[in-house]
Amino acid sequence: MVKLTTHDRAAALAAGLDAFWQWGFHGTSMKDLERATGMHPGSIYAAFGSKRGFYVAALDRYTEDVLADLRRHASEAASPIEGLAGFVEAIALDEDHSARSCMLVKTLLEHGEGDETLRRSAESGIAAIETEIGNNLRRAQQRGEASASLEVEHAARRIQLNIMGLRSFACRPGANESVALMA
Amino acid sequence: MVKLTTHDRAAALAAGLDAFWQWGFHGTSMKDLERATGMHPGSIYAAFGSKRGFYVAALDRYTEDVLADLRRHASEAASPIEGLAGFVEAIALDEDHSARSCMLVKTLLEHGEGDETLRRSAESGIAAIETEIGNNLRRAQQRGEASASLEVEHAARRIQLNIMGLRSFACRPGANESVALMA
DNA sequence: GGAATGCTTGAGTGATTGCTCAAGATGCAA
DNA sequence: TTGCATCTTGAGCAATCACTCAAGCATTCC
Repeated sequence: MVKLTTHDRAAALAAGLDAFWQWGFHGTSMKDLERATGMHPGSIYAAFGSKRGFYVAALDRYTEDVLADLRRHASEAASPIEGLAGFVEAIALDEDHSARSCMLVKTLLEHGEGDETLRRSAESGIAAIETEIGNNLRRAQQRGEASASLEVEHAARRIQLNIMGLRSFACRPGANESVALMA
Repeated sequence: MVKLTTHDRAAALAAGLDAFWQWGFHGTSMKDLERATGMHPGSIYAAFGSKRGFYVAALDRYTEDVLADLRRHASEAASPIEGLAGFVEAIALDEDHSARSCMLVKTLLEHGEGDETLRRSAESGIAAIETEIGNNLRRAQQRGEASASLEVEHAARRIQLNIMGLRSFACRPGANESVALMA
C-alpha cells in the first residue's frame, strides 16, 4: 500500500478536484494536475493509480463534502425543512462556487455515454445525496411540516435544477421559491 | 468561400453533432469525427475551419432545431400554454434523445470556464430559446391563460431542469407537473 | 557510520492529438 | 482530347497525451 508522507493526500485531492471542476476530465491534462497539486507524475500515479483514479477519488471527496454540508445544515436548523432551505441557499449564495455547476452533474454530462466507471461514480454520489435529502423530508413529514405525498426524487431534482439555473445565469435569488415548492 | 458539393454539409453537421453530443468536445477526436462524417480531415477543415468551428456550427444547428421544434409546437397547439406543454412532453418522451441532456447545457458545463467562444455560443443559444419561450408566455398572458407576474427566466429554467432530470434518472413522467407550474 | 527501505523525481516512452498541404482525382469548357 | 479550375485525399507534421521506471534522495533502523 502506498503511504503519502511528503505530499498531503487531502490537499492533493482538493487541488485536483478544483482543476477537474474547471476543465473537466478530458480538458485537464496530467501537466495541469502536476501544476495544480505540485506533485510529479510518478507521485500522482503512486497515490491514485491513474488519471481516472484521481478523478474518482476527487469526485468521492466532493460528494462527501456535499453530504457533510447537508447534514450540518440539517442539524443546525430549527426544522428539517429549514435545514434543506439553508443548504440550498448556502449553495446559491456561495460566491466561490455558485458560478460552478454541481460536479456530479458535470461528470454525468461529460461521461453520460462511454465511461462506465465515472458515470457510476457520479450516479452513486447523486443517489447518496438524494437519500440524505429524503431522510430530511421524511423527518419533516413526521413533524407534519410536509405533505405525505412528497417524493424523494422530486426534491433531489429541484436541488440539481437550482444549481444548474444559478450556473447558467448570474446568481439571482430564485432559490427560495424552489425551496418553498419542496414543502 | 468554401462550397461543399460532394459532401452534404447538413448531413456532416448532424453526424458531427451526434458525436459531440455523445463524447463532448474534448472527448471527440478528429479521428472520431472523420469516422462519424465519412469525411477526410482536409475536407472537414475546408468546410468548418477547425474542430472548434465544427463544434460551434453543430451547436448552432442544434439550437435552430430546438427553436424550430418549439415554434412548431406553438403553432400547432390550441393555446400557447398547450404548445409549451407539448414541447416539453415531446422532449420527455423522445426515446432517442431523452437519455441525453440539452446540448447547450452540456456545452456550458464543459466549457463554463476557459473557452470563451464555446461558452458564448451556448449562452446565446440558451438566450434565444428563452426569448422564444417568453414570447409564448406573453401570448398566454394576453389571452389571460397565465398570470401577469410570470417571468421569462423561470420558465426557461424549468425546461432545462426537466431535461436534466430526465437525463439523470430513467425517464419517468414528471414533466407534466413542471409545465403546470409554469402556468 | 553503514545498510536498507521506500518515497520522490523527471526525462523519456509510444500513442494520439489537431491540423496541413502537395499531389491526385474530377468536372467542365473549348 | 486538352487545359484549367476546383475539390478530395491521406500521409505526415509538431505538439501533446497518459504514463513508466531507473536513479536519486531522505529517513530509519542497527
